[in-house]
Amino acid sequence: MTDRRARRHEATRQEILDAAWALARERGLTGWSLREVAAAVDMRAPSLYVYFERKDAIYDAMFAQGYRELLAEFGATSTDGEPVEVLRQVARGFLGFCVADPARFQLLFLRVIPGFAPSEGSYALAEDVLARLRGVLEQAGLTSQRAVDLWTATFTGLAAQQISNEPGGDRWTRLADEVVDMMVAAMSAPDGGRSR
Amino acid sequence: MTDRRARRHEATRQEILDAAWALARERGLTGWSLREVAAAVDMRAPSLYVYFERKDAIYDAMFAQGYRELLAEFGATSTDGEPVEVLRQVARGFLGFCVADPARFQLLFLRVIPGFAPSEGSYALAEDVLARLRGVLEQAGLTSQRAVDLWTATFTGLAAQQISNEPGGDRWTRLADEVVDMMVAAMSAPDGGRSR
DNA sequence: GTCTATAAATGGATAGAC
DNA sequence: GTCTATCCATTTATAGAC
Repeated sequence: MTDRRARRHEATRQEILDAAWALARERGLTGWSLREVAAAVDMRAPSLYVYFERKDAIYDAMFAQGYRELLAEFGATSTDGEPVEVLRQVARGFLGFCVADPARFQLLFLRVIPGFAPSEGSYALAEDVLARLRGVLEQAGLTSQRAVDLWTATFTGLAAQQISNEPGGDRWTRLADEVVDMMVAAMSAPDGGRSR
Repeated sequence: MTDRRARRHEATRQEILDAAWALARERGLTGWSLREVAAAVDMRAPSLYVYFERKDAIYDAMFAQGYRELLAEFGATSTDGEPVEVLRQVARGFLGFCVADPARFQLLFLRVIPGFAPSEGSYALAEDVLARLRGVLEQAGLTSQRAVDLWTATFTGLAAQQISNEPGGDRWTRLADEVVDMMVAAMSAPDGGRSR
């Protein structure tokens, strides 16, 4: 009984989140109101407070969901085969994930919402993703902190340019393989690329 | 007379812009209202409409000013000396420009304000900067479109990571020289790096 | 859990006197 | 050019009935 109710509660929560995502995709990450979300799920705004304490709590749940999706995207990528080829797969997968949903990209990787910061629990998911990335990079000999930092900067940068300047295109995302090779060549030396 | 008045008008316009910048830096690019800007210059909100037709017109003027400042930053960078050293200077200068004002960075390089797009005239300034960058890169043998695209993506990416994850630090910006060398090594071949 | 009603604040923008 | 007054819409959030 209570269990059944809890499941129903969770389902409604997810419906609300889905509606918020849809609006964020249509009008921009910050371009929607609680009234609109409520209307989209056939409710009035005050009812949302049964499921989320504040508007920021919706952003926080979206943040967490986004990183769970990214972790899933990671899981769907084969980690067998030549390490460099795995890296190429990871890079392509990541860029596809980013351009598929610009609003999600902004929420996860840019600090765009005035006053919003993810909760500790949600932020932990972001760190899980980073840990996972670190593992893959290590397999290909990219072990230094610098290599990891450069990786995240480069691929979020490619995604940002693609989204900002040519949404729907591939002028930046198609550089993925090339960039992977370049980074491996430069940073996988025994000294992590320091010698150059 | 009319000339004097026009100069005064322009000066007030700039005061308003300065106030808007200050608020954007304090509370985020979108975290301020016309009332607040007006108060900062000792006016009431309606008076602002003498100087700007809409709030978006203020954003547009800020966008244009930002790119003019970036062009000036370019001008302050020596273009003498070894081409690769020039590139390093340009890269460091660009990253310094970005992290010095995160709100400006968001306005110029990310699409963050729902509904706002720069006017034709303002956008032309952005293209001036890009043309200037293209020139510098060419001097160092980076002539392909791919090299230019990778450059912009990489350095806006480094800036974004620095600003989002470690504001005030240099964990990402200090990678500048290393990244320049890597890009030159990879993309300055006669075929623009295609051979790898 | 959902609603109506409403608080309480804030927003961009306009009218019209001075 | 600047103001007061105000419109009108919108926002997040709460109180309390059902």
